[in-house]
Amino acid sequence: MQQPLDSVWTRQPRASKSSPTLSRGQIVRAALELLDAEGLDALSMRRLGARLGAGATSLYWHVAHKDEVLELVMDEVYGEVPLPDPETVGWQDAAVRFAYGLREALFKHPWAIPLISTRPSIGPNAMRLSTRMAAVFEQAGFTGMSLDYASSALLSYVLGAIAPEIAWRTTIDRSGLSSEELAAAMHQTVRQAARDHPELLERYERYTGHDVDVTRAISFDFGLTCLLDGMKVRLEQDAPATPEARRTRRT
Amino acid sequence: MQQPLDSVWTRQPRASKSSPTLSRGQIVRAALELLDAEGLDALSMRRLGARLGAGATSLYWHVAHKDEVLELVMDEVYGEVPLPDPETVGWQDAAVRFAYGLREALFKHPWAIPLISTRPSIGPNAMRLSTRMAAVFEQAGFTGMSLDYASSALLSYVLGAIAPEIAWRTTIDRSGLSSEELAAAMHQTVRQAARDHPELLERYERYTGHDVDVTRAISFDFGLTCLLDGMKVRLEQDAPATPEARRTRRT
DNA sequence: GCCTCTTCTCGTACGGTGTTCGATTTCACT
DNA sequence: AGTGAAATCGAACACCGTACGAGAAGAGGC
Repeated sequence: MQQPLDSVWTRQPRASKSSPTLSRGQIVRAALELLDAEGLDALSMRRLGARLGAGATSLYWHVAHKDEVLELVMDEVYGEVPLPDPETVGWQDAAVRFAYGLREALFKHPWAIPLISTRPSIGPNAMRLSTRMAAVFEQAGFTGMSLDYASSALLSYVLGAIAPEIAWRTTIDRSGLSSEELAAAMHQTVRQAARDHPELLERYERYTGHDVDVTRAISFDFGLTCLLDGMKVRLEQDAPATPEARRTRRT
Repeated sequence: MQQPLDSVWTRQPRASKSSPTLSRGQIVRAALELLDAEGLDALSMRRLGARLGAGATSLYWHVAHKDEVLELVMDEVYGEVPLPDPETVGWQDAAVRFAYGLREALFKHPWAIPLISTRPSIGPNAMRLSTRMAAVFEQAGFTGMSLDYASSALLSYVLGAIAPEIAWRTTIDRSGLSSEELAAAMHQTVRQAARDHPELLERYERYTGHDVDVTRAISFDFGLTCLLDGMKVRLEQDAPATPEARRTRRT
């Protein structure tokens, strides 16, 4: 038999006889603040310790590596996503709300995106989110493996859609320019970079004048609708004959 | 007017009177090898220089920051994605091939995923890829902004779907265990982590026995089909009446 | 051949990083 | 008050990205 991998989630959070000055909760809260305020690169153990009025190495009593801090903080982000109840709003509405909720949470914590592709999300909040999504798609009429397929398809789309948005947003922040200033500067940069692709430039110019954030939201919604519509197609294919069968399949 | 942002792509690649020992091309090639062999953390300017038989700081003549190296290497990955021609295979087939091509390229270079969400992809290969995808969806019958929406929806799904796969794969590699060993170990870990979510555990157990890679591929295909089916729905909604109108719209 | 100017390489150094380890403090409980 | 565990901390190690200025290498004119 194999011993379980040790992970933040399988190990107990260090006794907590009392909470003298440090604790897991305080650490993740401080880390979250630091990350939100100054981004991923700003999070160092020394700075994190300083923010808690503690030495850098004191953290290592409560946490094994820096990675564990990140894992804990990541799960905190998942915890911020509101979980709609498919029973009351219907599965499609629930899926849409869920997608937008995740999008919003990740916008609030842009540093989280690169972390997702680095370590698997198996914290309690991620799991809660996962089971709730399965419930949504069960309500829709999916069964067996398709439950997972549908869940992860939705999750995949949302994550993938947000990644480039975050990329732009962080380069904006790093450049120190305002959104409009950068739009102007970018106009020239893209013009130059795309000199071999005139039709791409043409498409790009179509964007100018529109509010970037609005355009992105529309784009997000477009893909989301497509994905859900495709799922509906799938459901109808699998159970085309009796529409009330789907309603009673639940349980 | 705004001056263009300076970026690797707008700046010329340093004279190249002759190529004494270093050049951009050699640097990106060496970086790619290093990244593929040992991962993102292994790429340091010192090690990269050493691999080229050069000092670490010599690189800074050809490249402004480490970030530029990463940007160049990222575009190299985009360059590996085969670009299907929608004229010959049809838009759906082209989209599917494209998706699988990107998936494969990213599997070969797992370190690339976290980079995507950090810096926008505006290298020449990324642009070539982007215009080709627009062509695919133009062939499908999309017009105007929907061209971009559809393109980025597909791209988003692929990226988002791959991210968690990479996450698992890299933790497997880091752990040093084989895929089966880790499956066994993970079984226990998940069992413990999911103790509050028995139905999730039940779903997880359904996986055991199946080949993980196959399951992932099926899952990937599921979402991809849903997305494309949803796009078809969209196309039919926008031009429901005359099916030959769609065929002639192209040009 | 020699000089000069540009192109390119490199050693050194600075301030920062994650983490180890042993000494030290703090604290609850007898 | 004393003791043992829990928690904190300082110093140190190896490594990182990069600024800077000294130097090597090569081309072109004389």
